[in-house]
Order: sequence, then structure tokens, then C-alpha cells
Amino acid sequence: MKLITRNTDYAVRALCCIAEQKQEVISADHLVKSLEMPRPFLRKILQILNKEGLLNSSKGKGGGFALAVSPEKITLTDVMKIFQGPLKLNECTFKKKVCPNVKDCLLKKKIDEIEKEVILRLKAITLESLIINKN
Amino acid sequence: MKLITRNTDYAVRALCCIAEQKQEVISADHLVKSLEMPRPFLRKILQILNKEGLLNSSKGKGGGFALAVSPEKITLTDVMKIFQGPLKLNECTFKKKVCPNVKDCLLKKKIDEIEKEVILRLKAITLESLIINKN
DNA sequence: CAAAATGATACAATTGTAGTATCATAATAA
DNA sequence: TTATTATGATACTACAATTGTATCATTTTG
Repeated sequence: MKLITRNTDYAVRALCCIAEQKQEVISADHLVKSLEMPRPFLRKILQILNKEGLLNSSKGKGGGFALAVSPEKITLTDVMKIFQGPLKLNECTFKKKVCPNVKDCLLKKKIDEIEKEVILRLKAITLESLIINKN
Repeated sequence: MKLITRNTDYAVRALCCIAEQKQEVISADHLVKSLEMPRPFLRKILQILNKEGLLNSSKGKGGGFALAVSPEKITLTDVMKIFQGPLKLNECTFKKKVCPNVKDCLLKKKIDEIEKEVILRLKAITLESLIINKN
């Protein structure tokens, strides 16, 4: 019943760290030191964020990563979708078949309402709102 | 990011089925037929519900299960706690150690707020509110 | 060309969920 | 008292997702 996975968490923290940075570009090694997380794992996450268009990367000496989107335009749901797939609190499948009862299921209806509320709130969490030292 | 697991789902459906029943006692076999779920799995779930005090059981011919608590007093959170442990949307552990940053973590604070709201709403879902045919 | 960085990708470990199987025990009724 | 019908207890297996590791290729800069 975890809302966000380690992947997402690391990604958000890395994005925050990059956003707080004054230098435009920061290397994976620098991030590892600041964030104390496994280097290969973080590297993979950064690569994905780059592929998905949230980061720009540059190779070679002096290279690294920089935000491709401004912090107020990156929401928690963006990152969650990348690492956790579509936002759903409800599955409604049994042995890979959709539950025959989906239409009438009262429980599903109630969970769906909660889901809507949760997604609204998650969307309201921007990277900017998670940054402490803004300059 | 599933809010409820199969266990919980089966349990709720079984509880509903028992509650809707006019007979006081219903056997696992009857429930299997009504609910179309794996018999040994359902049996285990019923045993747990019995142990946890939501059901009463009786052995032997004519035996089976009956609600031990009235439907308006059973909430979804009760069932979730039994099968999924304490209700938390936040973990905040890294390699089994608590994240050193828990106190200041802005993300945690925001998720915690969402968690509170979700739990409130889940607590409001009673077994009674999930039953279709009340008599 | 060497060094410093990322890109791509395959592999391994761990955990949690989901499901199965088996035998013991109790209650009822013939 | 014995057969039948039910639950109780418990150990085992399967599968998928999450979490993490390792290795080599490629690009850029000096």
C-alpha cells in the first residue's frame, strides 16, 4: 500500500537536488554524494528521467544533468507515471481477467472516489513546492 | 500502488455475502459457489476473519460462518489492517533503516496529509454501505 | 589519445502477494 | 461408534514487482 516507490522517491529527491543547484549541470557522482543513494541505481533513474524529457544530459568531462522543465511545471504525478505506470488505486482483475462485477461493484465506486481525490492532491505537488532553498 | 490487496477484496466480498444471507450460518463451500474464488484461499481468509473476531465459526454438519459484528460496525480499514497491516502510504525507510531526513522531508509531509484524508474516507466505508440487498 | 562523463542493457536479490496441499480436529446424525 | 461434513492449523510453492548490481559501449573535452 505504498503510494510512491523507491524509484519515484529517489527521482524526486534527485530532481530537487538538481533544481536547488546553482550550477546548470550536475554529474551523477555529485548527486550520489549529496543524496547518499546507490550510484548505479541513481544513474539508471537519471537516464530514465532524461529519456522521458524531464532532464537534459551532456556527456564527457564537465557533463551531467540539468532540468529540462522548470520546477513549477513538474508534478509528482509526472514522476510517478514514469516509474510506476498509470495512476490507479484499483485493479479489478482476477487472474488477469477483468472482474465480471466491475460495473456494479460498490466497493470499486467508493475506491474510485478516493482515487480521484488522491490524484488531484498528487497533481498539486510540484517540484517547486518541494524545494527548500530557492534562489 | 494498489490500495487494497486480493486478500482484502475477497474478505470484503465474503463478508458482504454472509451479511446478505438470511441464514445465520453459511459454509465455505456455499461461499465459494457464490463468489467464484479459489476454495483453499477463501478458506484461509475465513479462518483469519474468524481468528480476528469478525466472524464466528461452527464445525461439523450444518456448520459454517456467521458475522460476529454487525455490518455497520465493520469498516474497510478493519479488514485492511488484518490483511495488509497498519495503514500507511509512506514508508520512509532505506535498506531497513529509517530515512535520516524524515523530520524535514517536505514530500513526507505532503504525503502524510493525503494519507490522513484517505484513511478518513476508508474508515467511512462500512460493510453495511457495501451491501445491496438489505432485509 | 586519455579521462570523464553518460547510454544501453542484462543480470541478480529480495520481498510481498497469491495460491495450493495436507492432515488434524470437532460436531452431527445414522 | 462410526461415517460424514464441516472448520483449524500449517507448511509449501509460484509469480510478479521492486530493488539493486555489473559491464561494456559511446561521446565529449582537453
